[in-house]
Amino acid sequence: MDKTPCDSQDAEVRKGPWTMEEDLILINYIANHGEGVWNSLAKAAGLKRTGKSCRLRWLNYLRPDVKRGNITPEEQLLIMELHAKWGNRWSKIAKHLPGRTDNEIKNFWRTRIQKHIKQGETFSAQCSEANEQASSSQMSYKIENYSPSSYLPSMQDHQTFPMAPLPAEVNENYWSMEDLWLLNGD
DNA sequence: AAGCGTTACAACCGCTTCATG
DNA sequence: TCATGAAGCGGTTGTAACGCT
Repeated sequence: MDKTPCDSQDAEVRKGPWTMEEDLILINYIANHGEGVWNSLAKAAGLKRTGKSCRLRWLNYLRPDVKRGNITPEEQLLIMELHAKWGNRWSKIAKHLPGRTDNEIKNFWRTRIQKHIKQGETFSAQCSEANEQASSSQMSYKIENYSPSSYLPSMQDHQTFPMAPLPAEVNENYWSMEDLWLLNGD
């Protein structure tokens, strides 16, 4: 699977962080044509990405119904309950948490819950802690509280996203979803 | 203020499953 | 029934942001 640069002109595949332009292209294309076969979608949209990469970016980040940040104590409790029931079946667990992706839940589990378990805390202690927090709902996270869906209420309202030139202040590798939707310029 | 360690998240990789011819 | 390609899934890694010394 190694890509040599001079294999052919279309052998070039981009990897790594997505740029704002790529995001816009993908959003725009899906808004107009819908999701389809990801490999052909990537080509048709003119993205130098694999279909796999496009799918992942869309499902985990760009989809308007993706809820980001602020996993609530209620959600945390549910994740722990479902994980106790099903184990690392992240996609199955994610189906019971609307707006959450399997990747997000997996990361949450590994970075926050598993860490505490390794430190010797019991599962029941976690549950009771979560229960407490769920009842008070005062838990605060440092995760930035923004959501694509908050800027794009529904795809139906944004059938096309005309490309706009990037403003100078938008860094090539750092932008918020707000920047993206603002650039759609409606 | 600088350096270093930790945390959280985005993205990639490889394997498995499913659909189709 | 088998082969092939696409999608789905879980594990892992890279890195930016943050906090502490």
